Amino acid sequence: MVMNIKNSRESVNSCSHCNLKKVCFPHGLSADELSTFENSVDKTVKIQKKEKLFSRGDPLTSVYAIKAGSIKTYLSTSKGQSQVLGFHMPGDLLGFDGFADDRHTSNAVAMEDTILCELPMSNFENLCEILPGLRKVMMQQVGGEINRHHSLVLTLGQMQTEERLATFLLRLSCYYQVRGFSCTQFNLPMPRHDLANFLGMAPETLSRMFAKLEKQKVVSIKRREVNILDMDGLLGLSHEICTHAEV
Amino acid sequence: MVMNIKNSRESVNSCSHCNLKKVCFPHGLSADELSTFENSVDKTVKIQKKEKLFSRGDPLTSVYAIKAGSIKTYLSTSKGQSQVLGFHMPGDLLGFDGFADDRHTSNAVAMEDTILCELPMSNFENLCEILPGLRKVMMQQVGGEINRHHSLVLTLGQMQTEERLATFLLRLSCYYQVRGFSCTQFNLPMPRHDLANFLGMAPETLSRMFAKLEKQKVVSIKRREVNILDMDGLLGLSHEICTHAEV
DNA sequence: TATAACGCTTGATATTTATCATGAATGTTT
DNA sequence: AAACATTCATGATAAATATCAAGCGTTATA
Repeated sequence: MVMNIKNSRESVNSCSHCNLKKVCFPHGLSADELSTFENSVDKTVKIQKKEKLFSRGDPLTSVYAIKAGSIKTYLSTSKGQSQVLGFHMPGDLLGFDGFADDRHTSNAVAMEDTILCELPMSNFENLCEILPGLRKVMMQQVGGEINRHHSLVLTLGQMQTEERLATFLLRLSCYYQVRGFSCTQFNLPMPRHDLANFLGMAPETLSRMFAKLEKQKVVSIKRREVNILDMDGLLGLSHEICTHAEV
Repeated sequence: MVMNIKNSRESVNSCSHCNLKKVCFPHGLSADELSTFENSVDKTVKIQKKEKLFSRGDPLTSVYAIKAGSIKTYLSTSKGQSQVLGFHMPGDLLGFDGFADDRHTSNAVAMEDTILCELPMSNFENLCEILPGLRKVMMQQVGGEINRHHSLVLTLGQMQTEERLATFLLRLSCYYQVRGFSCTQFNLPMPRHDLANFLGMAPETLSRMFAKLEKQKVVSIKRREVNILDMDGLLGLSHEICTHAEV
């Protein structure tokens, strides 16, 4: 729950002029629907680096869309371990983890200063009743999240560490490409520690796998700067989902 | 897509008299809503053991609720590997994997002869418009699926093999308890091979972990018959989500 | 500028888990 | 009942990865 003094809320520029409309809520809403919709997304939330957007147990008050910055979601165990569930960037939606019983089950923290558009749940239910397009968009977004989880489970359950990293880099590359950025040169938005946790390996192992990819001249890495030198080589290291096959 | 000659469809007994109404769609619908709803779930689908309900790439035609039997969902990779995504039992809903772009992204196969209630997507959209309770139930169900995925990611990403198995047994125990069965004695609905794959380990390792749990006198296993001898001991081996903590 | 703290890398070693190989128990077909 | 295929368990070994330890840049702080 956002209660921090550092937060600020202010009125938002319209969705129809947002440069993220192709990947965010507006995608799939008609012009009429969109004007109804954007009147309900009347606030933005700003949070600073390391500040939490919500924590496990907080009541679900809103669904958020990231406008700028990045958010890490994670789970904590009673042993003090944690598992990063995802790194979320502009255009991504947050809050579905609270749908089951109106409380968040995961934690969300800003990886850098971040701006989010807030859709309060009180408006949400009403909007779903009157906007068929929003129901459709919600199903697509939720389905997308489920598919990403499936993919992550496959990665963690079946792949070795090198392949996990290759797969991650390819996904990130795609992610940037869809948003109009270079798919071969980009910055990792997270430190090694978080990425290793997300990929289910020790930070030292991640380091070694980066070194291995560099030695193969598939990518070059300098701190957080990634440069994909051989896309086909990288694809060859990853064996993501089969388009045709049976079990 | 269900096209097999072995399938049969027939009219379904009403949801209001179904013994699964507490865990399935009806949970959350008012009496009025339920009568509208059950007119749209007008068919059951029967599939035999090892028969597929849908495959990756199939158009999303329906959402299914399992009435009897059990279904395994899984992903396949281009290397011929597969990853089991879940074992689904009576009261569970199937088909959310197709929400993102109206095509299934995973595969679903019957682990035994199975009966499902079918809700065609053509009815679904309309029902969502007129039944607020259904929208709420859908959100809860989808949220539940997302939370289960989070939990699975934590299991695969952070836990060692013994803890993965302990956690799985506890979840299964809960599952049966909610449905009115014994939480200490039950049968595993899946072979070792599938369970090992689901838990991201080799079948031999799973076997050894069962043996380890038996030696600790925490559970006894005979083929597929599980008997939890020491629930607290089992809980002690699993460190699922923390109710209080920070990262 | 010095110093500390952090993020990252690399080497040596220990641990965990996979793989390979075998055999027992159970279930199925003839 | 015999022959066969499945399923599962267990031992021996190999491979992958975690852990421990040290060191090196970079960034932050005094």
